Amino acid sequence: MATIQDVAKAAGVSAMTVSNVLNDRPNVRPATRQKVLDAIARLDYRVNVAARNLRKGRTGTIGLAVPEVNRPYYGRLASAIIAAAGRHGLRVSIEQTDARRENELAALSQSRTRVYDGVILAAAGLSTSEAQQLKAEVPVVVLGERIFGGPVDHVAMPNVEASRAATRHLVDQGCRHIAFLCGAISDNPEDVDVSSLRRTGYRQALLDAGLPADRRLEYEITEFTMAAGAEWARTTAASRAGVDGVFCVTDTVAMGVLRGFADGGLRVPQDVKVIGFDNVDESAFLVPSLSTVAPDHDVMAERAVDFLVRRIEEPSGGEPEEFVAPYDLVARESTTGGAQRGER
Amino acid sequence: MATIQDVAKAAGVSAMTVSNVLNDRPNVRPATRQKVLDAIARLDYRVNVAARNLRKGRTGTIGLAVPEVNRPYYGRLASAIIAAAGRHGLRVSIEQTDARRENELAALSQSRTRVYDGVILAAAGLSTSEAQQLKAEVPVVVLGERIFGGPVDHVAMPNVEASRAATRHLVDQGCRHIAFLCGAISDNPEDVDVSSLRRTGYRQALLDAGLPADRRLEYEITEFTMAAGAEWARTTAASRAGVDGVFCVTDTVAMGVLRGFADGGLRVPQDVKVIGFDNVDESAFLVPSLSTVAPDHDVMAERAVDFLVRRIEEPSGGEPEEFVAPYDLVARESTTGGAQRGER
DNA sequence: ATGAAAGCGCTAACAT
DNA sequence: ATGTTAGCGCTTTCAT
Repeated sequence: MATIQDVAKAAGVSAMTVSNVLNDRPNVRPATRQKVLDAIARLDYRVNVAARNLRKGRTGTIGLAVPEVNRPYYGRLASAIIAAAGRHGLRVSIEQTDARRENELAALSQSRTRVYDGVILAAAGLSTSEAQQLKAEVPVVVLGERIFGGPVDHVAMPNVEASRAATRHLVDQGCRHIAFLCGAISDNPEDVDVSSLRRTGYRQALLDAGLPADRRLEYEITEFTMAAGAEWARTTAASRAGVDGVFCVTDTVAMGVLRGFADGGLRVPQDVKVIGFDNVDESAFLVPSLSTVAPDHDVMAERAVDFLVRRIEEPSGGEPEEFVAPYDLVARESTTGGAQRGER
Repeated sequence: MATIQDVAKAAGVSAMTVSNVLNDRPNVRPATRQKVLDAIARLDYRVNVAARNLRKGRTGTIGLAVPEVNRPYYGRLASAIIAAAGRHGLRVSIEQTDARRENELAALSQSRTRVYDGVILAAAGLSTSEAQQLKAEVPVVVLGERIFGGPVDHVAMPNVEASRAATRHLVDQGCRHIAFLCGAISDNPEDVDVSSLRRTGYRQALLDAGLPADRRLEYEITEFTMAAGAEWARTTAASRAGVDGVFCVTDTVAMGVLRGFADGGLRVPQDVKVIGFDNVDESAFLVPSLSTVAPDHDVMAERAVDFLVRRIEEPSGGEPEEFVAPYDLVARESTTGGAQRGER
């Protein structure tokens, strides 16, 4: 394969001039540029990215650490991030962490091998205290949870506020015994995560509505999966717990819950109403279609990449920033009943 | 950041010895190895991957070109491929092609810039003739369609056979007016793609069953999306076309169809039975749960990566190979009715 | 506007 | 078992 030297020779110029042409730098006479371009075409030359990286100390690739791409929410996010990164000429390499803290840490330290120019971490296993110690040997952006005062840029969901809105929506639809279904919550109040933040919003909404905060209505399941949601719903339906509304920590869990209630003979929304969080593509097409909180994934992805690019270009550039994404509440059949179409 | 030279100096050995330790090569005395490891730890040294790549002519990264990660089927595949590649110490960078041939070609030519050691292409837009011209400037494995006699290794689905089985299943359940719902099919018989292959299986099954092959029951929709499936189902329900079974080209389309029939007042499976293809995670949890063809994604991913790794290590190693993945037929509520649980 | 020299950090090949 | 030499292909710096 041709090198820059070969091109230089073929064009009768120096390698430097070829480099200047390749990188669109000024100070190249049009005639010279044309000679070079011809030689490049003739030899079918392509830059050797490894050599360029070595020289520049950049790799042109960012890492994206997610629990698993094969989950609607993270798939959606990954898709948006790949697109946003592409607009900056960056490739995205995905590391699956399985939501385990050691894998998340490994993904970050991968970056220290300089495989990545930066890392976007959709943290799910890291505790706040650990996250706060993220020594940025490489630029890092944390995405998805609100980690207050961390040392890195952060793109957050409006977890508390949106959860409050979701729960209030259930109240407005007439629910009085509203369950909250989430993952395991740490006893350490410092460890904020999706579950604890959304629980806070849920509790606030009950308070707002003057409903009793019955801790027995807060259920912790082990995994954020459809299977876990279905299992819970079957159990709940069987026990006739008197629940008339459920706020699920994610749409994926909510999908399982819909299935489990169907198995248990409870009708949604007539017997019990269900709302999720994420507005995954599938939600609009379920039967019944799923009401949910819709954060703006594209905006989140765009911001995360922007933050990261800025840090890559200027590693010591100012204080860590935080961006909280906007959201919509999407009311569908699972909370409103009736005949509306599944699409929003 | 420390270099290999720094480590060598600190350990009182040569850079080569450090390199030998790093790469687990033999001929290093345990005592020496320990000295080196100590120095590495002390200096917090990490290999510079760009330098190693330049030297080795490898990047340690493979490209995965998929239409979009945010589709259950491709997400599932990507997840499995990332895992399989990880076992070979390879990172995976994802290119989204949006199923357009120019983007698929671009992803392949990306590889010619030597960003990737090889590329796995989940082709959806490329025509057979184009695929056959894939000049392998870099190892390429095509995944998902049966491209006969192409110049590259190929991991295929048992499209025809599995579709035949799926359609036969509908026949066995008593369907007599079975529709086939697929994407646009080229008039060129050489352009085999998922739609045309699965249609072939569908037609064979009708033939097997002695049912008339009514071309008006073969519907082409523009996109493999839930929205397109829903749209079709609403129209069909409204027109009372007398369809009592539908074989959908993918689960995603089938999910839309379930929604559309619900909108149109048709009950599944009582009025019409529906079967899909892919066995996406969601399928088991829909209401009704979706019968489908379940190809073994993990095996497909593993094979694709194995093929690619072999080519990377031995670019001229023998004739192109083809592997056809095994599959299962998973009968759920959408074709069988009744009270079984959603999980398989 | 163009070129020459030097070196990024690593490892293959060849000593010792 | 360990060290020396050379060079992968590019770009930064400094000349011209």
